[in-house]
Amino acid sequence: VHKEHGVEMQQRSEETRRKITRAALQRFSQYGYNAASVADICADAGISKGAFYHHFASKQALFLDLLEAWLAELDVQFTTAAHGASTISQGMIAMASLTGPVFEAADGRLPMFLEFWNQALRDPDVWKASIQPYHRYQKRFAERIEQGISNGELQPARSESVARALIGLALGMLLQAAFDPRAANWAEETRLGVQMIIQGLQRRKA
Amino acid sequence: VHKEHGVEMQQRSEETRRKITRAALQRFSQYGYNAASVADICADAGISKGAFYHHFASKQALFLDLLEAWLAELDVQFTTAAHGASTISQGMIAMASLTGPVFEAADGRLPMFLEFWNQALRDPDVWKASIQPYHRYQKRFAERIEQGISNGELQPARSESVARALIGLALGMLLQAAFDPRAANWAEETRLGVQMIIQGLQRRKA
Amino acid sequence: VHKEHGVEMQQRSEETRRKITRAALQRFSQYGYNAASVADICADAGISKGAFYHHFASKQALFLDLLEAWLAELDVQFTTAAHGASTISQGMIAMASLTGPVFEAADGRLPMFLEFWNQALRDPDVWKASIQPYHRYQKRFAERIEQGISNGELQPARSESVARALIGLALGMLLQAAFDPRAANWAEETRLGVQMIIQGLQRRKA
Amino acid sequence: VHKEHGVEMQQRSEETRRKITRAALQRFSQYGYNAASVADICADAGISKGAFYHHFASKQALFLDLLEAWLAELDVQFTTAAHGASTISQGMIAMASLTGPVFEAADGRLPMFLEFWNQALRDPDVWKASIQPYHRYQKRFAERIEQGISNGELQPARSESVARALIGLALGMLLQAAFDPRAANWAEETRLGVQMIIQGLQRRKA
DNA sequence: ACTCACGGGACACCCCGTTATT
DNA sequence: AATAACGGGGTGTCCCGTGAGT
Repeated sequence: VHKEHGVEMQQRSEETRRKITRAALQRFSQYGYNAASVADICADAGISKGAFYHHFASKQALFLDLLEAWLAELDVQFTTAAHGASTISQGMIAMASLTGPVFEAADGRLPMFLEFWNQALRDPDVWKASIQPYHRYQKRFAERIEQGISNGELQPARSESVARALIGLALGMLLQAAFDPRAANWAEETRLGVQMIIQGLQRRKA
Repeated sequence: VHKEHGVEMQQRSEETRRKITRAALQRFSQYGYNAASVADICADAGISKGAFYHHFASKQALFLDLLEAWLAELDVQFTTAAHGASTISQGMIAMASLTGPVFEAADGRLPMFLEFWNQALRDPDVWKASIQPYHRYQKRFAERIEQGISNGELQPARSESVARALIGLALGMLLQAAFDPRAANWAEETRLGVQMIIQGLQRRKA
Repeated sequence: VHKEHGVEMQQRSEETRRKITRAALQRFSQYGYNAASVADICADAGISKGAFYHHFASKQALFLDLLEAWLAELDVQFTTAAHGASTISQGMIAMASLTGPVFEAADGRLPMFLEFWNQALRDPDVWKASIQPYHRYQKRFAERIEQGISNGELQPARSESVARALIGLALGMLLQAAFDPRAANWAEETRLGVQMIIQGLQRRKA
Repeated sequence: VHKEHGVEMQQRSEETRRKITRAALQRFSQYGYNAASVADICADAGISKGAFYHHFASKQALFLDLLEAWLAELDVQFTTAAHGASTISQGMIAMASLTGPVFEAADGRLPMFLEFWNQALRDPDVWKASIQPYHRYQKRFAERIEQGISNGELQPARSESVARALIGLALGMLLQAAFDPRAANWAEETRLGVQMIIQGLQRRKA
């Protein structure tokens, strides 16, 4: 889309884009996708509607952009967290700790996560963009569990079910954290929860 | 609210009300709170807007009505499920099985549940109506865990954290089920997940 | 409209009617004709909409009823005020004092008077109901002036113009009183104003 | 408000604005504030609702704009009329003649004036915008009277009361003119009325 | 005489996206 | 790359009046 018009133009353009995404993230999480109006986002970003539609084809396109950025970021975090864990169990717990940064981001990323989920249920495009990464994560978890089972660390179990339970636990903790952030130290509680499940699966050393 | 003005009138009125709530449930689930318009709900219900606003003060009031009905129904199910379990562990698993009916209602109650959650994040009234039952359930679960610990069935643990984990797991499974209903037998998987956690807490018989 | 169903029925009916008119007067003057809804009036009166439409054919009919009652009351006051004045001048001033009760009615009759006027400008029915009494008053005033001129009390002048000026003054004082009630003692000021005009017309005793 | 974005755009914008105000003036006068719908005004002006709300924040804002423009226009007329009068008395009468243009604008500005007044009674914003100019005029009139008294042209009198009477007379004549435009030459009659009051106050040359 | 339930039709306001312009 | 002006199409809410029923 961007032709060469000098570096400063590009910088200006990207700066504008960033202003939009920042404002949109804020608005979407605070008011939800539908209630957050393009006009409001533009006002927050300090730009005009024309500028908005110069950078994004539609409101939905912007939302998808945010979603993809979020998923990409998530990917990076997961792959870096997978390394450097001596045992499978500790690896799982380390991954669970990843929810930490999400919980800690006090600027309201939690509602945005829920908004992503909610839109995914209704908007086929959003769903398509989400289902793939979701399956990927599930598969990775299952593979890890499989390893744990085959190396004797864990009891035999249906690895996919365990993966779904672990992911479910993490999601459920996010849900609760979004709903009542100050009721508990949700990052810590999530770690504990994962530990419980792993513990239930660990071989009991006679 | 109703004075005596004929049984037929009352019946008609209540049926209209039911038609509205049914249509609203459908619309809210499918399109979300904001995108579901009052006009559409009325059209679905086959009534006029005048009738709608005769029964409900606002769209939000209708939504709250739906939420409260859902919570009340949930309450009944939980209390009936608590009875008739020989051990604490089995009691917990029985409660987990309660998610079954929720999952099975394939007509799209799952998205509605998410919609409830999503609104609770932004609408103070919805939040207030939700936080109380939530805390009640959490407390009940914690008490059960406590009993299990004191009668030696379970290992010592912070009962509240365990309750949060169990609830989190259930919620997370609901989330996944809403997102990808046919990927697994979610009711069964939820039961398994709860079992894992309980297992991790059970005393190992040396 | 009312058949004989016993005296107590009639009493009840009239009581309801009174409740309606009272509430309507209040609502119309506070919010204006259009903004005062039939539902609100009914709520204020503590009756149902059905009862309302049993007594009045329409909202407009009720308004006309109020207007006519007001005009009738005005008529009574004017005719009683005309008597018992020794000179024409003093008669005029006595009539000016009639605005007193109107000003003093602190319950907000002033805005209602303006509402009458405003509706008269747009609604032909209201206009027709108003123009006749208006012309009658104007004629009476003019006749009085005429008498004053012919008996030498006043200078020669076009009696109709004087009548219009006197009425205009009274109306203008009402307008100001409605706009800024506490800025002055409007009843007294009106009397003074009429006095000024009369004074300007009185023969100067050389 | 407008940054530089072409003269043609500005011209187009301002013309649209004018089209709106013109249509609104017409509609408000003819049907009253409440009964004049934004949709009708837009249709009359030949623009879309989007354009309307681009120029005016709300229907009320438009009304206030109209009011302020009217008051500003009035101000100009009054200040220009004050000059060039040899005596106080003649100055007052000259000012009274100012009602002339108001009366003559037969396109229905009179009802609009009443509409202004009516709204001022209920809408605090309109009231605030009106009370200040009203007080200003009253003060100016009173000062003039004061001058007339101190230079011996007029009899001693409470200048404020006289001012209120003069304003009242003018307002009352407007009211009558709005109600029954063809019953008299209201501009002329107003002049006569003011003359009567002034006459009543003039020193009688023994 | 009075009630409740309801229909049909606005109403003010807002929202997403486009266009003319620079 | 960015602006202001604008179009077309809803949105929730309200409102006047009717009719079945007691």
